[in-house]
Amino acid sequence: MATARRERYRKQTREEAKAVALTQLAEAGTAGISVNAIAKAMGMTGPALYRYFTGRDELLTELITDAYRDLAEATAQAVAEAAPADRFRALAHAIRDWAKEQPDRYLLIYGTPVPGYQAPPETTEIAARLMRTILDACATLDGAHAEQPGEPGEPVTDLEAELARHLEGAGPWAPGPTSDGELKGRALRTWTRLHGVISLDVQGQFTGMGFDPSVLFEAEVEALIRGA
Amino acid sequence: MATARRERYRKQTREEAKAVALTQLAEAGTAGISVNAIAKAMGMTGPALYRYFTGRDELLTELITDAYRDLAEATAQAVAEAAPADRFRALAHAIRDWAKEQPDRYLLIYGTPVPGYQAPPETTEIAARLMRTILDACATLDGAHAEQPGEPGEPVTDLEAELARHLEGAGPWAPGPTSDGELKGRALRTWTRLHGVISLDVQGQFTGMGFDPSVLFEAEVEALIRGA
DNA sequence: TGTACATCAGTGAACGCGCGTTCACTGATGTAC
DNA sequence: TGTACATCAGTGAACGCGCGTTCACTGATGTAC
Repeated sequence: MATARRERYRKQTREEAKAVALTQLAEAGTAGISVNAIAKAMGMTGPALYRYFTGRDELLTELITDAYRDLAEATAQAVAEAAPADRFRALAHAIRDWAKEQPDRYLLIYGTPVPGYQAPPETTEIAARLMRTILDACATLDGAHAEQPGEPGEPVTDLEAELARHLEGAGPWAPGPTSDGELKGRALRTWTRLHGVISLDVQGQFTGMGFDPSVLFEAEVEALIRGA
Repeated sequence: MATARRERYRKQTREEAKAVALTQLAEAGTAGISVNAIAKAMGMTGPALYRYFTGRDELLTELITDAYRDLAEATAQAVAEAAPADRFRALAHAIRDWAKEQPDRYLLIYGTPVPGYQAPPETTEIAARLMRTILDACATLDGAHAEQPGEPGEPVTDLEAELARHLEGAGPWAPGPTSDGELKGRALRTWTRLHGVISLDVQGQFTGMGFDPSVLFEAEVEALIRGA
């Protein structure tokens, strides 16, 4: 079947189009991603791209799902490669490193939603993969803070306990029995805290404040570990 | 001077234009803000708006600075009205309430930056006002956690101490001598943690996860108070 | 190996659309004597 | 109070531009006998 050559070429062209789209995303944001401009950058005319994508929306969807997958895989791999005691730290740094290396892709999935664009249901599923990795990493923290008062792994604040209770049985995003509310609370806090520092950093909100965001990030990671 | 009537009418028209722009922002994002469309919605033709704004960029700038000012004022007022012991909680809830009431304005200032748009220097100055309010609120937390081990108000983690040291004398964003690195660290953590929960919430990233974001928010606020 | 046909990639013209912005102009509103 | 002039708000036509998308068409690449 010589048609395999055609297949391969198709994939290759699609990838090239997406790569060009990413540079446009970096230069002019989501609104700057233009079918015609991509085609021109690839040395073809606009309509030609309709052989590879049904339209602009499909291209956007692909960029988004790709980003989710990439981030999830990079993070999962970093965690898997780390020594058990370093898993949580590896998770945090993998997410931040990925975001700092490709800020536009991070903002594409965790930034202001594209107006009028409705994410397909598969997106949620892929997004859940990162959440599972976070949950797993949080699970490695059990009892790591024995020097702290109270039972290890137990909530310290009333409201932390309430959050844990609130999360019992919540969501399909936790693997297995999904009953451990305390673990899910830790995972959520991890997610939101890391995102807080990373997103403000990546958006340039720290510029001119005269400090190194990574120092703040490290402190937050340590606080998460301590407060586990 | 009957020209005062004209002046008043001018201000009024400007405000109306900005109000329409905000509805467009809500419906179609930053890219959806269109001079011609605003004019049409006001019952006039496009070019008429150039009597009130030099162009689209000035309108955008005005929207952004307005949002910064609004948020800063609402927050400062809420803090001022609260009993001393409730100041920090008042701060946190004021920010979140404002963001939940007008998500698009929150994302306009703390979301993905508008591509190609360069914020004027005055913006940074207005943004610093909220930071000062946060700093003040954090200062009210001193010694509030005496039941915790260690000296009150002292860093618990090595990296927290390092952050405090790193922030000594950093930035013009702290009032007065700006020497209290520990306080600045607390303020930064407050900012990033609140933003983490608020932004993901406002962007709809929690939808379908089956829990109430406000419970998570309360837990984070309490954790900040405890870890002060 | 050679021919007849089907499949696919890419072109170029055209569609309607909305954008920001300029310009010369008309009327209304204010000011000065 | 009335008239002559200046200021300002808003119109309508026009500018060039780029967008996503469709359509009929040309050539090249593959397939079947």
